[in-house]
Amino acid sequence: MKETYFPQEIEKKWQKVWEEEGTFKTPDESDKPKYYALSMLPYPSGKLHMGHVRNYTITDVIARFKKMNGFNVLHPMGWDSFGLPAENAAMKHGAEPEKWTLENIKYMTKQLKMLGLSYDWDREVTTCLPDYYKWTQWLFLQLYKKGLAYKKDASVNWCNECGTVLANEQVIDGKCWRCDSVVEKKYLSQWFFKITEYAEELLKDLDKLPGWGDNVKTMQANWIGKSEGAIFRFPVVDAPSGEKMEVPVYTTRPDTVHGITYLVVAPEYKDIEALTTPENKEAVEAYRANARKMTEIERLSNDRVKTGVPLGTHCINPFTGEKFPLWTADYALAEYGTGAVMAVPTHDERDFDFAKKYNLPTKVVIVPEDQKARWQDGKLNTCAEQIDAAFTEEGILVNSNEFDGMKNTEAKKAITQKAVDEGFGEFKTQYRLRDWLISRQRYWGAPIPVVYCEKCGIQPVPEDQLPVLLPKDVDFSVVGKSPITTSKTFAETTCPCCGGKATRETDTMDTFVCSSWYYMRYADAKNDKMPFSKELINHWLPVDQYVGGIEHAILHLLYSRFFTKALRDLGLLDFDEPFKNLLTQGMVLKDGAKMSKSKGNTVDPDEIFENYGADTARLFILSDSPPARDFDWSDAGVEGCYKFLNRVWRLISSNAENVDICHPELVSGSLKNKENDDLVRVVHMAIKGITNDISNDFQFNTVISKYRELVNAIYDWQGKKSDLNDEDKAVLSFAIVTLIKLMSPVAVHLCEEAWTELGGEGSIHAQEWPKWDENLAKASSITLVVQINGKVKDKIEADEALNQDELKELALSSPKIKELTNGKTIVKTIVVPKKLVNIVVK
RNA sequence: GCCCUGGUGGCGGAAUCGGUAGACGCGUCGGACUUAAAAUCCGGUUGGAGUUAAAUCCAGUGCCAGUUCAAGUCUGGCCCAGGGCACCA
Repeated sequence: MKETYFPQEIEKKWQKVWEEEGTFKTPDESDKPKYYALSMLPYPSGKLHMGHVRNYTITDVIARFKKMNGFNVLHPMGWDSFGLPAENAAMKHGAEPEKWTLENIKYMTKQLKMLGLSYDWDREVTTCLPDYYKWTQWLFLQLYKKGLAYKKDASVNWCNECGTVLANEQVIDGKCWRCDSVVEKKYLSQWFFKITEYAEELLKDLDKLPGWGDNVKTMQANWIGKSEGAIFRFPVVDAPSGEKMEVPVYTTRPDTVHGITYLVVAPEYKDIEALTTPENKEAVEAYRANARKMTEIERLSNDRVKTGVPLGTHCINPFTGEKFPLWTADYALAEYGTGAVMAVPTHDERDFDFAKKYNLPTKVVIVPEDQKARWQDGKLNTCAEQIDAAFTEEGILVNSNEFDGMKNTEAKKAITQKAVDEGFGEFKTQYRLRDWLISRQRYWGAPIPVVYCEKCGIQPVPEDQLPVLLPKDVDFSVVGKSPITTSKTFAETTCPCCGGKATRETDTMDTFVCSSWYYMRYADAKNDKMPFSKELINHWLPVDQYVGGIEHAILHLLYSRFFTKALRDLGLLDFDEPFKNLLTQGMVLKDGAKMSKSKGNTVDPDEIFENYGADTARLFILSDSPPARDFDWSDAGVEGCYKFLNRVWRLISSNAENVDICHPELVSGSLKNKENDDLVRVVHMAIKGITNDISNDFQFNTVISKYRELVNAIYDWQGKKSDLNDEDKAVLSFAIVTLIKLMSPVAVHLCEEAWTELGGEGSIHAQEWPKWDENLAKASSITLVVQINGKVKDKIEADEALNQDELKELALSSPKIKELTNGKTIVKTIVVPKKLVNIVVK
């Protein structure tokens, strides 16, 4: 074995061997239990960044650990390869999106191989290739048939910079998730997936995911935004047309219904024109026009003063018979609830602000419970003028007819029930989640497989005509419309129904559609009859461990959960949730800031591979922080890991002649006569500690500190031996062989090289994970801690066989303790077996 | 405003059940080897007091209380940082 560690040399060598021998291929059939380890698939942007390196290393170590522990592990990789950057590159450099994308994939594949990742490349999935997007289109058609994909006219988010609409999930603080420019509203006809149909299940099933972090689950729950309340319908008494009209409102506070003093509809409310009197028309129109001009950001701005104008018409409160005016104000949102709000200024802060500004009347209907007696005695003045803020806490109803004196929490139900009984309302559960807008006015995506026929309307493309291929004859330099519309061959087609002239849909699908099912395709990547067979998908899924960034907490993870449930209902699979366990890894930082090109604090993985090797990169990226936390990259840290691997290498190379891998004692796992050798115990402790740390939330940072402890212990042990006898050699063999097995999931190349050089058979990555002996995984003696009044005063080496009385005796006999307790009364003595004695004195 | 996560040395971070706070590493200081440097090896490194040096003592896990023989860990109340949601009725 060479004396010096040359990572670049051995890494190349082993990567070639693994590829040639198919070391990491996963058979579908195996007598071992399955385990599916998955990293979020990358967008082929050009080069790997450190975030990728961290993500894939974590998953790779998990996959290898599980494999050594007897699982048949599925560990695939693919490319989320549709998307706007490819089109932008096409415009900028004149390269075809496809060419640009496939070249990037080629380069990044090379990088992934250099990292020594244990992928089964036979299952590679590339979402922009027809053999994949054919099935994305096929799944669209299934959803369409089931009524889960539909087209509608709607107010949608439009990004001018990207030239396309966006889903709600892709608008962050009123800005485009990709380019950060301000999003506008447009009224367009677009394709949607009916994710709202699954709102309740998506929320409820979060409880079925104990393997997901609370942060992600709460983010999804917030996004779904369930609220329970009531719909009340208020008759309009003076509609200008003379028609009988009513305005329905959604409220979560039916208990405050007797306190309504006015009603607000959104500027975009559908019936607003019919509810406006001729005298108010001009002002209302002006207000609505102004509201249209405002961006989402302006409109939702927190400190904006509320504004509105009256419509001139009135409603009746069916609970009280009171008449109150209708207003329009932009603090009512057209898209939520019914687009109309009942205003109770005394018990809602927004209504309070508005009423104050426009001098609208107020009426108190809830008082704090401790005021109940005063109110009953007629001593409590519930005059609204005395109120200087809305009372939004719980309390007792007043001024509410037969509901007076009732707790407001109970009144919610009782009042709604009355509305139900009398026919002007019902119980209603409302969600914030909107349907998923999947149309994109871009070229580089999977074409939506429908055609439009003047006679037959919307017609799905027949399944046997899939895939609808992207046209090649397009001009990427066009501005203001999708490049796909410049194709002379694409749009023109015939109707599958009547055979007449028809046009194709020119919009493509959101890339998130492609990535909502890719992890299913890995189970059966080469299937050309179906997206996947039911048998294989039910065998491999759900994913046992999913690893990726927190930025997908809502987007990708919510869409994938929806897809799984929808495909289950289509009978394509038999499980409810796609990802059993989710690890959201932290960001990779440099100098305390996220690595970014604009800040100039990026580190190129290629340089690290070249200068230190992949094993150092893998070791370092796992070493300093637990996976879920942010990781601060430091050059000194890399250097430290490289030195450590050198230290490991020297340990092995300098002992190569002493280490016998096939020592029968080692094979049987026991070392006769050597059970009390300290090093043997240290090794057992290391196996136990490392196994537990990986099993328990993948705490790789402590795993690596335990590697270091073990290496330090072997050096120390050697330093104390001048000459090794046969028994010593057996101990050393045991220690070194165990060390490289324990390290093999992380330092994949170094350990493979060492294993082979030491005479091991086959690949170290096919070996069994070491087992520990509980009796040996502890020190041979214990350190008894002696406390007085809970403070440590002495430490005594003791035999672990001592019983409680003997330990107490031992503690009290310590000269130091004797001195400290001298002249004091011992009140109590607590003995913790094998650990500690606490003497309580006065 | 609501929700989630976190707060431990100069830094990253350790610490099954409440039982030795600071594992392991980075940095740094000192030493060995060397003509010298690199590499390597050994030792110190929470703060304060103390000592030639040690021994030793005191304080200490965001803050304030509490439970306990014993609290980084449990309970209650705060403060701060990061993230999510938000005129959602």
